[in-house]
Order: sequence, then C-alpha cells, then structure tokens
Amino acid sequence: MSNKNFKDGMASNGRTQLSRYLKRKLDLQESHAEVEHLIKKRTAAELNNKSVCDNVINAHEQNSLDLVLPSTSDEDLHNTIEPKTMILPSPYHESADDEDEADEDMSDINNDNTLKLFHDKDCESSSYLNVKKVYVCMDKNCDAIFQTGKNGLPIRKQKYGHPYNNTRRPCYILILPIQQQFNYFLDSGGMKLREETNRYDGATRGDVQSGDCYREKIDSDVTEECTFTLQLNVDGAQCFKKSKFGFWPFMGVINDIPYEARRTHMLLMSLWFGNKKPPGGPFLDTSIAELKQLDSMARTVFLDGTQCHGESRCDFCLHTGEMIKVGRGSARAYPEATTNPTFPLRTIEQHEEDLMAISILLEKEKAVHRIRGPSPFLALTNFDNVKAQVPDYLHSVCQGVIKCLIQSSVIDRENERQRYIQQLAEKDALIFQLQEEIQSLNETNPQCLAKSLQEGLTILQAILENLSLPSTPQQAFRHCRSTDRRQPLLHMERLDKKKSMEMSKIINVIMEDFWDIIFMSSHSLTGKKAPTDKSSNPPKPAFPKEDVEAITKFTADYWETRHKMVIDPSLVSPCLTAKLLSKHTAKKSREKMLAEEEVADSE
DNA sequence: GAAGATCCTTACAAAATCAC
DNA sequence: GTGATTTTGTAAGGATCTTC
Repeated sequence: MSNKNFKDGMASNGRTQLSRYLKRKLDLQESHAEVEHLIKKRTAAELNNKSVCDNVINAHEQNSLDLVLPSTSDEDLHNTIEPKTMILPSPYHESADDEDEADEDMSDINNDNTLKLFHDKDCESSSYLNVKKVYVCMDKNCDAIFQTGKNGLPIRKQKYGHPYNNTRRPCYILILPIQQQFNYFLDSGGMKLREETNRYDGATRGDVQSGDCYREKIDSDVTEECTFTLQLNVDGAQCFKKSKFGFWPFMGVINDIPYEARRTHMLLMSLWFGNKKPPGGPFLDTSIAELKQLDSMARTVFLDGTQCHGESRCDFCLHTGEMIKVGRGSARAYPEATTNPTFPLRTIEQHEEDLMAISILLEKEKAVHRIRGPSPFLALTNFDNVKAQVPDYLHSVCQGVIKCLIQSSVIDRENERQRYIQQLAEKDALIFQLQEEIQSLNETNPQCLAKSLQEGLTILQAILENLSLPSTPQQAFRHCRSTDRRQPLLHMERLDKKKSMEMSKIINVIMEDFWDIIFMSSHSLTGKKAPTDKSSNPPKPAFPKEDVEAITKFTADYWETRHKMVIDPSLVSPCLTAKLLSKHTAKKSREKMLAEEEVADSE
C-alpha cells in the first residue's frame, strides 16, 4: 500500500473510498445532504482512529474475492502514520460519544437495528498485535453484539439481545490489524519478493499471475509498481470432530509474490469463533435477518445477494435459471442455454444500475438480478464486484457437477449390485431345492447315512460280512467278530511301519465312510486352537468324543482279533489327526486353486 | 496304455500348551 | 525346565482319475 494512497485513505474525507453505489447516489444528488453528513462524521472518527470495527470483513464458506490494494514501499512505511489497524471506510462507523446521532445515520443505510448495537467500546483490546475482540450473543438466532464493560468483557445485562452468560463459552470475532501484518511482510522483504515475480514472460501459465484479470489489473493505470493484490478467502471448520464450535478465518493471500511466499505471508484479517456461522455483523451492510437464512453460501451474504440456489445466482451472467421438480420439492437449475448468445454477462456498470434500482425501491428484501444491496467490498479501492469473483469451486464443482457425476456412478453400481443380489437369491433357492431332494433321498434310504458312528459300524458290519477280501478292514472287521478271543494276546505299545500304515488305512476307510471332507476339515481332534494359528478366528470344534472312542475301540478289537495284539489306544490318535490333517490340507488346496481360477477369470 | 492333472499321504518343522 | 502333544503349514512322492 503506497504511502500516498494510504494517507489518502486514512486522512482524506473518505469520499475517494466510498462505494460506487454511494458515489453514484452522490452524483445523482439523491441523498447528497445525508451522505455528506455521514462522511463528515465518519472521517472524524477515522482520524481519531477509535474504531476498527468497519474493517472486519466477514465472508462465508469457501469464497474468494480478488481486490487490489495499493502498497507502501519500505521507505514510505517509515513515513506513514502508524495506525493501530488499517482503516477501511464504512458507513457504519460511529464514535461512542455521539451514539444516538450515529444511529440515525446508520439507519438510513441499513434498517437493521442490530447494527446500532456495536461500538468500539464493545471491543476487548489485546496488547499483542492490536487484536480486537468482539463478543457476539451465543444464542443461535441472535447476532447482537455484546456491550463490554471496563474490563473488556461483556456486561451481564445487555441493552439489546440476550443477557451475557459467563458460564457459557462465548462467541467472538477477533479482528487483526491488516496494516500491521502488511508492515511485517514488507519488513521481511516483501518488496523484494514482489520483484522476483514481476517477470511474467507472457507465455508461461501460472496459478494467478498469468491470469487475464490479474494481468489487466497489473497493466492498468490503477496499480503502481509497488502495488500488491490480494485474494480474500474464508471458510469455516469445526474445532474438532462433532464439535458444535467452529472457527472461520478470513484471510488474504498476496498474489504478487512466489507461491511458497504466499503461503508464509498470509494475512489473517479476522477470525470468528462460535457455535454458529459467523454473522454478517455490524461491520457489513447485510441485514441480520438475511444472514439467518444463510445456510451455506457466504458469498451471497458478503456480496449481498441471494443464495446459491436463488434466482440469477450466476456470478458471471444474468441467467435467471429454471425451477425443476426434485423429489417432493423443487430446485432452481441452470441448464445449458441453447441460444447463442445466451445471457448477457454481468458488468460493473450493470451492477451499479441494479444498486440504483434497489435504492429507488427502498425495499431491501427485493433483489434485482439477485443483488439486494451494495457489497461492503465496494468500499475497497479498485474493487470490481464482477471481475473480482472467481468460480465457487467447492459448491459449484465439488458439490455440483462432480457430485452429480459421482452419484450417477454410484447409482449404476447400485443397480449392478442389485442384479447380483437377485442372481444370488436364485442360486440360493436352487441349492435349497437340492438340499430338500437330498434329505428326501436320505429318508427313503436310511442306510445310506448313519446318525451315529455306532449305528454306522453296525451297518458297516453287515456290509463287510458280504466281502471276501481278507486284507480289507471290512473283512478284518468280520474276522474280528468270528475270532476266538481266548487266544493269548501280545501287548503292543508301538507298531512297525507296515502295521502302522495298515492302521491308518483302516481308520481312513472308516472315517471316509462316515464323514465328508467339510466335516473333517473343519474339526480337530481336541478342539484346541492351533499354536501356529495367529488369527483371531476361534479354534476348530473338537471331533465328537464318543466317535473317537468308538473308532479307538473298533481298531483295538480289530488288532486283537486280526493280529492277536492288544494295542495302546494312544496309537489311534495320530492316525485320526493325520486323516483330519489330510482333509484340511485338501480343502485348503481346493480353495487356493479356486481363488487362482477366479483371479485368472477376472483377468 | 500313456501322459497329464488332481488328490491324497507322509515326513518334517515350527510354535504353543500341557503334564510331570 | 523338559519332553510330549497338538495343530498347522510345506514339500515330496504316490495313487487315482481323466483324456486322448
């Protein structure tokens, strides 16, 4: 900000920084007397530097505006009056001494009585960085500014709004001095950083400095070599997940320095903390009532327009939009225009005409081309209310087109999923039908499956007696039944390899006859969890104890009758374990093979 | 009947638990 | 503490089935 411009802004009568709207009114002599009166009052207040309240520029979700601020050189800064904060003129400023008179002036511009409630004395001042703190009513539906006492804290009994409750976490706005931050930036070599980026070659595309709008500003007469431009950004965030309290920083990013420097030299202009969205506040000419309607679009509040889904919401043209039915309600849509040219583009001249029309209507609630009143940003020098706006990336793109595309994709996926679910249900029905057939067959031929091992061994006995192979366990079983048990027996605690294999084969045959691979692969001998099983899965259930005892008894009987040996029952256990292991391995092998086939099919 | 694929059996190792 | 037991995994080889 140049020293000259800054001084002009600080010490002039304020007319040069009036909004175009007010200047226009001045030119047309519609309200010449009242405006002059206002200017006179405000200028006095500014020179006394008693208030910074008008400097608070609250924006709302994900809005970005471009404005041009004349800069000061390093040298100029030392000659500049060191204000506590940078003063941007506002028609709402008033001194605390002539409160009543100022209230009348404010009411001429904005009928919102809430604006009358704020005075500089209602700020809590900080000794560090000259931060001002403005307390706002914590009530959800009230944006009244709390009057503060001598200690800087809100007094309990408030003239307007609700009484201050010091047991509740307060809502407040921190107003940080922009000028002081800007000085720090310049003291840190800001001018040098600017010179580094002032080498646009006309061909290389960048994020900001190669933009047409930016180049137009830079190449125009309104800027000087030491001019800095800013992007204004604001968005809100919760302090932590599920917190009712959030904070909304209003920040300025200096365009005219390298990207990394932009991130390290951001200007924090104001900070809202509270359990609700930030009020337009006494610093802006937006009514509190309209602010209550604000649900997402800060841009509309701070530029004083309708909401994003309102009529003529496009920031760049006068497309009014069309109402379409959505569900049980309706919504405004902006279909692609088929005519060419489509709709006239917005211009600053048309914007001023709209503001004039509004002033004639004197009805704040009626919007003209979605404009309800002059934007407070118009008070900024060289601020183009139309060109300064950039597309609302968050709401127009992320929550607009992209959201629709994602939803469309999700719907396709959901339809596909429903088809698969239906096919799966048909397969399940088929399986259920086959199971019923199997059950029916079992019932008509009960000898196919035994209900217990004991019952099965009885059936097995009947079958074995019809076989003639002496080496089979079946015949051995028959043999063991017919052998004279009075012969002397040999007690065996270990078996040689040949007999061990024979025992394994006998047990394999018995188990194969009575259980399928699913049952055997899903049971272990004892039901204990495998030491090598690191998963959290439960251990396999134990094999039925009575069945183990039956097999052991049968094997012992067989050995006794076949080989005239009394075997140690513990010799049977490894054979059972080995069989269960083989089925387990086989099942795993099949599953692995199927998985590989599925992978191959999918590829 | 030969060749290949698939399944089963066996041996061995690792790790944890249990009984002594 | 030590050895036995149990469970699981891997690898190798054999048995069985399928195809030609």
